[in-house]
Amino acid sequence: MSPRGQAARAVPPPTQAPVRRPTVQDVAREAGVSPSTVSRALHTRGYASPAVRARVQAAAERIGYVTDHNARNLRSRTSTSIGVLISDLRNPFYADLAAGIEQELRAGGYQMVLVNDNGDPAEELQAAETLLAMRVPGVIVTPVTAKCPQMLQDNGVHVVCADRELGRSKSDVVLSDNESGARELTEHLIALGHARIGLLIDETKWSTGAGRLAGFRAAHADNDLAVDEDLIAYTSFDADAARLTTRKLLNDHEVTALISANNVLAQGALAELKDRRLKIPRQISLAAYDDVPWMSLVQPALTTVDQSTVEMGRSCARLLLARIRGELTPKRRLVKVPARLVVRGSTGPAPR
Amino acid sequence: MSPRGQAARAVPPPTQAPVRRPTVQDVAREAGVSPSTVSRALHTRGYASPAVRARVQAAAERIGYVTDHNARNLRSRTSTSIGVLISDLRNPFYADLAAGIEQELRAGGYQMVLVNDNGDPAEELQAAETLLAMRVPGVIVTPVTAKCPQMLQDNGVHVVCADRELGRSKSDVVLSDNESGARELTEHLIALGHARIGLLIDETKWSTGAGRLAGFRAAHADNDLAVDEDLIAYTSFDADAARLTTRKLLNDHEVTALISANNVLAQGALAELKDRRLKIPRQISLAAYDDVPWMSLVQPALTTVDQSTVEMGRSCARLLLARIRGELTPKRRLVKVPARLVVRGSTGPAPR
DNA sequence: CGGAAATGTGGCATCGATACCACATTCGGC
DNA sequence: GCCGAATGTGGTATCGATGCCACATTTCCG
Repeated sequence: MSPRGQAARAVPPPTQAPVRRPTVQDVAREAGVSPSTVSRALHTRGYASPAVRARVQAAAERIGYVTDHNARNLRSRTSTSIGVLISDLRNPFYADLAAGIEQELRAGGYQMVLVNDNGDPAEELQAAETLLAMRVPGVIVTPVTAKCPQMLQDNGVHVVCADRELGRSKSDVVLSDNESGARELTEHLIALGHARIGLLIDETKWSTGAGRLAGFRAAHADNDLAVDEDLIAYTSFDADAARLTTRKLLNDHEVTALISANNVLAQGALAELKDRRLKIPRQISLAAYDDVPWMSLVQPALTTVDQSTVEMGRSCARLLLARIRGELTPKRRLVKVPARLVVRGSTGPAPR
Repeated sequence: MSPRGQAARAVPPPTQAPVRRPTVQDVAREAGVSPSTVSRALHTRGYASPAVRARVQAAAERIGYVTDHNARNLRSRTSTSIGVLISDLRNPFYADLAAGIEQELRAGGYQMVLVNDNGDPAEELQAAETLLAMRVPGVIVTPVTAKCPQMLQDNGVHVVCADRELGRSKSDVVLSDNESGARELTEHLIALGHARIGLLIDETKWSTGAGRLAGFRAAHADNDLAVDEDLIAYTSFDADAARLTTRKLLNDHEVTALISANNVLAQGALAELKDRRLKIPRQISLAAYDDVPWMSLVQPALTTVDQSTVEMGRSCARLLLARIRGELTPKRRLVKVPARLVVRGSTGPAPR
């Protein structure tokens, strides 16, 4: 407010009034007890008589006391902030995941520090370092590199990997049941008479793509159909690329149905089919893994596998909190969230 | 759970190895200087010779030192965490907003603590209290209640309101240029010969809805068209409700075009039009404020007003950081982010 | 009814980094 | 060659809450 100190300080004046916030001391004085007692009365369970507790709480309320998390964290060497590292918040998959995580964390009294790493290993690692600096007790990450979860764990931070697994990490992990989901989806098409099914996929090194591919193969095997390897079209994680890849696939091969391995690729595939004025599902069926809202808004609505993304997020958070609270045995946990086939208008009988 | 007593600690053993992290002291020893010097060499500008600075940084690197933000924050009475309070991460509008905010914050060396308040005043207020406890220097909020920004400011926290303004708050605010955007959109329809345009809108008390409604009216006025008040259909912020409201509107009145005030309402409107098998835009034109991805995927693609949501997020963050750094005059800032009309296939000439 | 156990509260040191001041050195100018 | 300024570094107190121990008081039981 007024220039503090007697000599005119050259520092740009604080825009905001400093606002002295009440401390434990102030509450103690107000309630007529010691600071220790205040601390116990407000937070620690037990160790304070109901009378005192009530008095302290009233006093705290009265003077508007709010615990300083920084001080608390420093002293108790923990924090109630949880790091969440995802690739792209603008992708509804990640947004849903984050929403689920946040909901559960908040319910447990934790805060979510959200970082977008844009799928870039360098940004991911730097974010991890920041989280280390914040002394977060745990991190939920959709990993880009195995190095990141590794580094966090080496520093005593609990890690839950979401959606995918890189190599065999030592961290807990929550996955969609990719194999079953993809198999179910593929079988749905096979049952409709499709024998030449294209698969548009971006990666198969992570558990996610690998699982979906495995499910695709398994469905074929179960039905005594050979997989034509040429119909598995590898592309990059990008709608435009997916569109071009789809174009090439359709130019070079006959397919009666097309599966895209995720919501982004589906955009590209759909764009190409529309561009070709192909009647869906009369001339070609289209289906996608990972149900997102637009898929039920387009005409015809897309048949998809709903991987319960929000629930997946909740699972991640529940698992992490249980770990932090020490409620789990040291053994690594793997949670598979069931995937559900949602049949809509975009899939139909194979053209004769 | 178990009777807490001193005998036989019932507390589950810590799952994680404690992991002693190096402190400033350790770095000091390693580099052969004092802790004070380490602190200055690593963070404060000036006050350390290049030689020492290099030596200290090398030492820090070598032993894997990471500053403890809690300690730093406590001592320096600040924090590099910024609170972000939004209504619904699953709505692409908020997700984009958050993505823009996060990007800019991270670039400035800040972290984003994201809280979903679900549009609930109680949750919002509680979240604000948590942020107070974290001693965040600033908060970006899409306010539900004026009380929340108020309370934060009273406690010396800088606040930027995003997307809307409640009453005349004292906080900085970043808005879409709702009036211009809505006017442009409406004029586009009028130019196509539409004279009976329906407006589907959820609220007009906040600046957002009020602005869009004002733009709608202004466009009519500019073209010497009277607004038929019956064509302004008030609904609630919910796709299903919007659908029912649309149904009622179409049952009761003739309209040749329909504008929905945001992306959620657009879903309901579109669903109803499809249900009625109305040819868009031949029989009725449809347009929406707030362009989100699905709007260009549906057939026909929707004419919209793109409010540059990501950029809006970035603006919020830039404004807040400038405020925190004391670079701004005390005067309250209002930033209007331009809105851009995007004409697609869903709007066409008015039927005969 | 006495002593041991249980119970509740206060005192004090501490978490780790940094603000601030004191001081040692170097440097420049006359 | 001397003195005052400039520069860089070390020492120490401190931010605010809490863990731990000591101790006063009450309760319990033989």
